[in-house]
Amino acid sequence: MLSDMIAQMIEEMLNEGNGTLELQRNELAGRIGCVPSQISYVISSRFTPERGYVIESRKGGGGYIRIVRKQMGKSEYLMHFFCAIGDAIDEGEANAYLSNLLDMGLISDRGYLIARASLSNAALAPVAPSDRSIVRASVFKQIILSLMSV
Amino acid sequence: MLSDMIAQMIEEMLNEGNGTLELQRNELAGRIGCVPSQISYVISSRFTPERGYVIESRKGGGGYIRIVRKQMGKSEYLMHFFCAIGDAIDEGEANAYLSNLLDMGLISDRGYLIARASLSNAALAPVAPSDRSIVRASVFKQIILSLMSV
DNA sequence: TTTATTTTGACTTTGTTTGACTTTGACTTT
DNA sequence: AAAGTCAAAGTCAAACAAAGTCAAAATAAA
Repeated sequence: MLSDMIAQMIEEMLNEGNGTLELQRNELAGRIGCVPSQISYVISSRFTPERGYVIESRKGGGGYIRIVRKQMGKSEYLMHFFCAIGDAIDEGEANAYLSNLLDMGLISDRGYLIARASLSNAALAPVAPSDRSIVRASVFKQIILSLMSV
Repeated sequence: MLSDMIAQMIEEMLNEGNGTLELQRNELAGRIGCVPSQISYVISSRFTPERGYVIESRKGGGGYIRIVRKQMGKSEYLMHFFCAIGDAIDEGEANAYLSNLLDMGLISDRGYLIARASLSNAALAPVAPSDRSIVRASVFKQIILSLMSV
């Protein structure tokens, strides 16, 4: 469905922009190939304040629509972890980081277990031991990114 | 009897979809050659929560009816997935499995995102492409095991 | 024959798409 | 500065597209 695709597009752009996005209604509509008011519809039906979005806009020449996903503060922490991981990390250190994430409530109990399983030596058994830390870091970073978009 | 045939049809479609199914009422009615409300009747008389089905729907353009069967015990189901994974699985198939897990409530929204991130090609970028499916299968199995202990 | 289940279709409600028309703001001209 | 121009975004209602409801009629079961 058109609306859902547009919503997904916006969501992706939001992710790229770390939770903020400034778009031009007509321009986006043109790219998608729909009428401009369709964009308005999607925003008003899905990116509502109740769902944690703030929208702000301006008419006239050079106008825009800005969408901001609220619920932040967390992302700073996550960014910190993301950087701290570096490009290699062993299982013990990864578990320590995960405990921190759990303590801070940035990940649920179940999420913790899933992540821990994903990062375990057991999960990465098919990878040559010398490469595991590198793969683990990559997986971990991807997990952190996934936590940001919730 | 019509209702029974429709029910059987739905059952088969459910099997094909690993216990989940999304259908369009009018479309299915058209294929069968009955009035749309017949579909509603079958669903409400046979695919009830008491019998272990969860239904969810949406009206309007692009509407749908989703039916999820959740009879098998969780661990049974998880075991099924565990076996289905085999020793190699590509990203697309893994995502399909994850969607099923999500639909069946065996994994939370957040857990889904974490798992999806862990299994992505992006996460496994450091692994040689030819080995990724193997590593992915290993990670995925570990995740499933982690789901059992909750 | 009574009672329960199934079948049908008219009508309702919800969600989406489109387009005409309105409002606003930046920039240009007088 | 005031007025005019033009490029946005906003609004709103009509046309569509699905699914939901409900009760009457038909059929099956007891």
